Amino acid sequence: MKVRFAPSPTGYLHIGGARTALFNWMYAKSQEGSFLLRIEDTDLERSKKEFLDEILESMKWLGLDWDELFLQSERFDVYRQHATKLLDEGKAYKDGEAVILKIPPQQIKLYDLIRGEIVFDSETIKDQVLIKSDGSPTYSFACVVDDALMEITHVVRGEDHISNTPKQMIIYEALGFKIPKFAHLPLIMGEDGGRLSKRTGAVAVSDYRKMGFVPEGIVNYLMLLGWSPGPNQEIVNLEKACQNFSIKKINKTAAIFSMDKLRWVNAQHIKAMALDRLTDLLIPLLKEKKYVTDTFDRKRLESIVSLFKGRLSTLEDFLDWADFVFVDTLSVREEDKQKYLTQDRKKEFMMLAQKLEALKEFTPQATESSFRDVVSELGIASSDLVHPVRVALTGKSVGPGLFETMSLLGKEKTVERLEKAFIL
RNA sequence: GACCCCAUCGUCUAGCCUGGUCAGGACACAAGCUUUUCAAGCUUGCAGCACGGGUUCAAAUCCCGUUGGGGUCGCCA
Repeated sequence: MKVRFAPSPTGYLHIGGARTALFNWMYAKSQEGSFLLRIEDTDLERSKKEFLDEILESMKWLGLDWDELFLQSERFDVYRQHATKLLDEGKAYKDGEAVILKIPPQQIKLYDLIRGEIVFDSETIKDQVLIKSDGSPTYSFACVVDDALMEITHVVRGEDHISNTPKQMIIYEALGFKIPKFAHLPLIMGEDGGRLSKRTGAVAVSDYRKMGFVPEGIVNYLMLLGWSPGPNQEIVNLEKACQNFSIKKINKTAAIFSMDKLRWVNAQHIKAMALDRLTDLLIPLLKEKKYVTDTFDRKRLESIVSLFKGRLSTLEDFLDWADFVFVDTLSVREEDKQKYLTQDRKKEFMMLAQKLEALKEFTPQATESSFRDVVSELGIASSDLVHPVRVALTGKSVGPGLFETMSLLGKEKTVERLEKAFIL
């Protein structure tokens, strides 16, 4: 059993394309078959190296490795040979330099693995161009020749190809090739119910990567569109999904892409991720932001990551929430400044700073106990001090527990930020 | 327009093939708990078989139609 994913490098790897690739890949794994990647770059004008690189890169990033890789641009002679054969047999004719296949009137029956029998009448199908005037093959022709020669047993592709299928089946027959099994996947639509487009959200896998989604999150979310790992099961890894995979279980209805749910699925995977791996994923982003240099304290970084791990939907969130640990000057939102730092708390802050300064161990327990002392000595409610202190330390009115935050920041920075809070 | 595909909560889905379980779960939303805040987590709630005909003792499930949505009609892929 052998399947393939055949993207065209005229654009980045589309999120819908990624789902098609994923289903093919899972199918191959579940059947112990092979998965090949075929680059359909027959359109010399629009195919770009940069897109090819991005597609390969995104596939690898998602964890969808392939057993074989082909480029159609390197196989033009193969297509021409087969076109010549059809010409010799009188099944095709020439129009200028172009080779065109005659479509005899007939009824074509397609048995789709997902949809069952679909019947077409070839009266509505025009004669098909096989080789264009410039000598390059058309999509359908190259696709059929390759699928046959590469011994693809199952063609699993998007529903938008249904009406191509009868045309291609005629080509298979003309060439005397065995027709593979077909399965047409439901499409993924944008939040507005229309085509997934840049207008309704990101479309390229690399865009989602930039937004801070992790591969296991994207893959898990994508497989939920048109398929289910099992009753009451949603968060699964690829391996588990492959065990349960069956083409029969793919449904026929187009699915609407939900950013909300993607974020939730992504968050589940971040939560479940080993601290070590999460840290590894975060490091490049931190370096890019200049939050860390090449020589950073890994142990310390891991403890920062661990404090935020349970609250992240994306990697990007970490950069937003934890920035105060990495920068020297805090940017406090005007709104928070107004709300928490307008009333002069200098006396309270200095008192707290002094108490903290005296601490031998700067653990969350120790800072909390100092804090409680200050609050009870002053006879104020702890929340009267908690919020202003958090803003002073982190520049934000929300965040993880205050005492964990202090401990993470360290004595020096904590005291310094408290002392400086009302100087301006 | 022609041809083709599709139809379960707002969204993703289980159930459909092999009619008979209060139509189950998840996201989102709402409320509560927890709490130094916000998240997270936990609990509860809201909400659906598009419509109309059949077939049947019995239909989300099988059949037909209507409506609605989507796809394709390139010497693009």
